[in-house]
Amino acid sequence: MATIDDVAQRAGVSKSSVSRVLNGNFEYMSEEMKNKILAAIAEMNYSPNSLAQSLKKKKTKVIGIILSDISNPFWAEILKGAQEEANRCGYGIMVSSSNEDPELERDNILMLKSRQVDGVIINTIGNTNELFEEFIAKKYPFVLLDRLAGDMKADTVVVNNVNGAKQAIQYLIDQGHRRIGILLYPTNNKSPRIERLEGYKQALSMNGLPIDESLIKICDQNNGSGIQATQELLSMSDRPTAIFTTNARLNLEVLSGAKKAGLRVPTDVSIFGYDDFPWIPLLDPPLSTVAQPAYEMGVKAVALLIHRLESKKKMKPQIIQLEPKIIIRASCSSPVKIE
Amino acid sequence: MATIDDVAQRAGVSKSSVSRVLNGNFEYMSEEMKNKILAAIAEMNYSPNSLAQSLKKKKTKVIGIILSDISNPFWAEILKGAQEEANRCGYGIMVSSSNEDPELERDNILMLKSRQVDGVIINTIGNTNELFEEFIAKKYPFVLLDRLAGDMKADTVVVNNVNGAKQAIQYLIDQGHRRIGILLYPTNNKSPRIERLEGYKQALSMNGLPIDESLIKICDQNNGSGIQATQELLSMSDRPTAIFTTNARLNLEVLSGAKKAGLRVPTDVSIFGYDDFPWIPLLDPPLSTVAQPAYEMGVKAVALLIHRLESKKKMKPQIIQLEPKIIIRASCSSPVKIE
DNA sequence: ATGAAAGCGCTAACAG
DNA sequence: CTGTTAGCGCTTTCAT
Repeated sequence: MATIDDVAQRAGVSKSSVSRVLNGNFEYMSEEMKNKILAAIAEMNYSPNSLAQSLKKKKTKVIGIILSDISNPFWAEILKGAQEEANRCGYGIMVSSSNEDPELERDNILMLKSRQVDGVIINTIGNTNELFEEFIAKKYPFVLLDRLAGDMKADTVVVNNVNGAKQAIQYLIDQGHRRIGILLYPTNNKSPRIERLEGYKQALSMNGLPIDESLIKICDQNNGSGIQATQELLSMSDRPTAIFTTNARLNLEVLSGAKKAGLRVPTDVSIFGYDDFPWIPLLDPPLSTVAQPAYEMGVKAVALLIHRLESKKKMKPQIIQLEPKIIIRASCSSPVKIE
Repeated sequence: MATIDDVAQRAGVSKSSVSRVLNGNFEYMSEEMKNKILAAIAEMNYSPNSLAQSLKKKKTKVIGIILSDISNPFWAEILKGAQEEANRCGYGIMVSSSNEDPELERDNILMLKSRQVDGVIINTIGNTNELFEEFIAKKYPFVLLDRLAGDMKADTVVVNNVNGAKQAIQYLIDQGHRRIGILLYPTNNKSPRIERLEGYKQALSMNGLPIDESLIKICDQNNGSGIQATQELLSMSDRPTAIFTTNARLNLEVLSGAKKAGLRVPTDVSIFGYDDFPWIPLLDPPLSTVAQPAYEMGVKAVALLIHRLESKKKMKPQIIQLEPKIIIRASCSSPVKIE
């Protein structure tokens, strides 16, 4: 690999001059020298070693991103947005996954730091707060994704989950539903879960409907317990006429559960899901869902981070909240009378 | 950030010694010194700057991966496998996406090179061959993913597409189908597409069935043309009783197409898809598919790359071929008589 | 067994 | 306008 010295030699100039053109500091440079250098660079097909540049400049122009599960389409879409925005801005992206494991999350953060990434984007599990506090203290730039980390004041990109749930429930209520079940994972301090439940409750209250705890099903996260929860809901004597699920996996499980319970969707029971993907319209039946702007979340997170990295003046922590929107499909209808 | 000098100073030794323990060269070091240094490292919470290490050692322990579309679940799953295997081996992963654009692919490769990644994994579009030839000549390590690059001899991880298609078609034939349609994207020199078509033809021939070109539908890649192709197939006077689709997007479109044609699956027409994901069993109806070992492909690709990177002796190019397997679900049945 | 010194490829004062 | 020089943080001979 050619180095800057090789180029300098070939062009018959000093390497400082080469460095200058590399960095666009032509201001006081003669046209002739500039062209000579440009020619040499082109001829040798030279491209600077960013390791050396980074070591010197103390920034790498790479940002790290830690996701709980890359293969989850929601996160994959976010990653795509992040990656494309980063590339647009001349940044590289290093990925790693935490698998919802706080240990791994920690290790990954440390690994990325030792690789000198300029900043980190992370959908934190929430148990690593001391680390983030430390980051804030040391002014190490990071942005939180999707989940608020307690009361910590930090750059964050989230979507308005209260609103997403509220809209969905309101729609069901407008259709005539009065008893609406909800499936969710243990809230475990995770803001999206808390907020979706909150939105559910708010919508009911706003419409003067009671909140019936027996309609709120907390499902175990590591097996198809959503199927069973659905069956339980649907076998109640005063069963709900609609079910709202709060994440992509539960979407699938609730459909299975309804099938197993021998009920047709939406004839016998309406279903409203969360998250939208290309195959959702192809489900049986096509599912109404709360669609989150995943790609945009990735873009915004990177943009925010880079803005912070490159802005001279210190900006105070910023929370960007994006709006979800509901998409109505065939899985919801007016309720049947249940005798 | 603490540097190696800080540690040396604190431990009261030279930085060479610190470097030795960092790299595990204790062999000739006194226990006492070793412990002193270890203590200092721990106290200062020191972690070496890998930029500097890399610059010196001339390897970064990061590998680049270029995928056509990160948000495609197939590639996302591969990425996950790659990422996890890399992390296990102490490597980092830089991702970028080519969006099937040869220009972008080129730029990304060059970008990754200038960032000094130790090697690259790529599902090439196939038009960048001179670049790869150059890599081979310069001994720059890379492994090709999913797609063979012409006749180039290079490390590659693929799945046996001929076999995947053959198994699917054989299954349909065993069910009694004689006229089987196939939906695919323009082959465009892409080995998986070519091979799946080949497998289709082979299975037919092996069973003494004719190859009817009118049953082979090449679909445009950038719109829902699979829907229309399906409708066309199904409106033929001697329409096929089964349709085989050759990728994940066409899976969805063929189902739509059948619905629009007013036919029930599998009662009126059987469907066999390609690629398997968690939501496939939840489609209407649950789809039989050829499942590819995506996660394993990612793992194998980085394992192969790292093996090449770290092995002393030169190994000749290796092609790893994984086997797909068919998964039978409700979308296929015996054909009805068509009058 | 340990330290001194050179240098990886680049940038950025500082001179001139 | 251009070149010289001193590092960035680390590894690695080479001495001792």
